[in-house]
Amino acid sequence: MSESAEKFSRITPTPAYQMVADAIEREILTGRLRPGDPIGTEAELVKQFGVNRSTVREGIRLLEHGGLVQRDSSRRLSVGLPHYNRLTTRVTRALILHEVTFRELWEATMALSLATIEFAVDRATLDVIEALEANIAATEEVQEDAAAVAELDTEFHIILEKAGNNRVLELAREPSNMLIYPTTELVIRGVPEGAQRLVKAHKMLVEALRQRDKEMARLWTRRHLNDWRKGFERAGKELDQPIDLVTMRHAMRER
Amino acid sequence: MSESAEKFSRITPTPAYQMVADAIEREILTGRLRPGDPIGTEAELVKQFGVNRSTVREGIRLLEHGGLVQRDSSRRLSVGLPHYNRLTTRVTRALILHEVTFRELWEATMALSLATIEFAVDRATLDVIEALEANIAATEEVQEDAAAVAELDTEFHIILEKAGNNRVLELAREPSNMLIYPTTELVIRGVPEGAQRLVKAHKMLVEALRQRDKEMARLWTRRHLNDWRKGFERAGKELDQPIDLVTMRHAMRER
DNA sequence: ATCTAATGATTGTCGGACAATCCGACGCAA
DNA sequence: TTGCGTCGGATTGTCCGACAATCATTAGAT
Repeated sequence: MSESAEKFSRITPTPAYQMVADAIEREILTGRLRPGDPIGTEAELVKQFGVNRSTVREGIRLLEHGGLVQRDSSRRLSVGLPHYNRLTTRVTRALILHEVTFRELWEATMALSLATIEFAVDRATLDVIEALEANIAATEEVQEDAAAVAELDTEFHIILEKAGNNRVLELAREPSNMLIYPTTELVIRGVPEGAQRLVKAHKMLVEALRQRDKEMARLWTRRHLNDWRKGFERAGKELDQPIDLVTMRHAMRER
Repeated sequence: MSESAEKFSRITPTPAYQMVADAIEREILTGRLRPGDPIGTEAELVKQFGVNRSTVREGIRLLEHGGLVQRDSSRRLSVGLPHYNRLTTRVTRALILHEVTFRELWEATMALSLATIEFAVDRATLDVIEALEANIAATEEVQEDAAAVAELDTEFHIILEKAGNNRVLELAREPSNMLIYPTTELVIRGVPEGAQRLVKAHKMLVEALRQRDKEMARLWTRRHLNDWRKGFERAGKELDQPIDLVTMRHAMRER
């Protein structure tokens, strides 16, 4: 790496398909093209850019993959608003490929959940609290069905996040959510009274929201997640093992 | 949404290029293909999948865009380990397109930084502390140069994150980092003694790490970020305005 | 053994082609 | 008038074949 006095900047030949993608992307990011706006047909783009259709197509695929452009019913192109799931899925995959451990996941989830619950305590409206209570009621009715409970648990926490009213935090959490929630079912099964403890924790969290009691909220968040951890270990899994695709299979479906 | 008794599952014709991408992706995610492994040449894939090269290429572009496959020096294909930056960039873009406000960004950064610093207090080794001190020394030397200070500030916080030793949290933070750090320069300029306050905060944070004093660490993290906020407002920006590309221009370069 | 030049393989791009599908207009029947 | 089937044009998904530029590799020169 001897980079002392460089006269010329590195030359990086950019393939045409990349330039096509970049050009369209720039229009979108600068706001000259807004979500919903139609992009031309392939033929039009061919004319505008002066490249072959194959090239245009390769370029478009990139943006399409990123969700920056969509194809509506008739496969015509329009600017899209990339929604989180799409991105999150990929981040989640990256975590798996990097062989992140369950311990890291658990720790991070703990930290992020605590942050979330504080926002929620500050901002939860009555609507939110009612939604949460409805969720709890539903959970109680299906207590025997671990899968159903797990699903409702996910919903509970999603509502909580939305209550916090901070999309940056929400997005930051999503990858870890995608990894931890799918294991909930496994964890509930691991502990006999798992579902009950979960419902109890949810109830106490809602109570904390009502009273706007941060300490209480933090306490029960911790307990709730400690339960997860205990269940996880009791299910015979090792906390320091990398998150594996076998456990996560269902989390990986895009769309 | 009347989805009561549906007899037929939705039909979704999957284009060939998509299937190509999916097939390769599956091999990677299940671990049958590991990072670094070569994928065949385009010609080989054409033979294996029995589709045209154009189709193969469109499929490959998708994976390439996601970082799941790379092209090395000679543009030959191999399995890649998607690194965060790539993904982060896209998440960051999504936040901008969703018109997230600086307030949300600031709040989330506060929460995430507090989480980070707690991990760091628990786990910072001497190496880390020395690296941080070196960084501070360097910062002091360039105090006049706001841009240089901003860059070193970013580095400081990255070291801090790594010290926490939790990649999930690290990844969770990255999008907000990409948005907030580029504004640091602007913020430093906004306050006359901005650089000094920044250095002071960094010093106190390191001191807190040495003493493994969480409260102190949290306190100075809060101060540090409150400074950011003050500077931001003093620079004449509105906290409730959406994060815009003009302010963020430099943050958006991929690679 | 090391460097150089020729050879072959591979990618990026191009042009053209065709079937399947979608959209819209048209005409016909109720 | 309203609803329905049909037709033509437009557009996409896929295929074929081709060629220049570039990289890898091998053979040849020093």
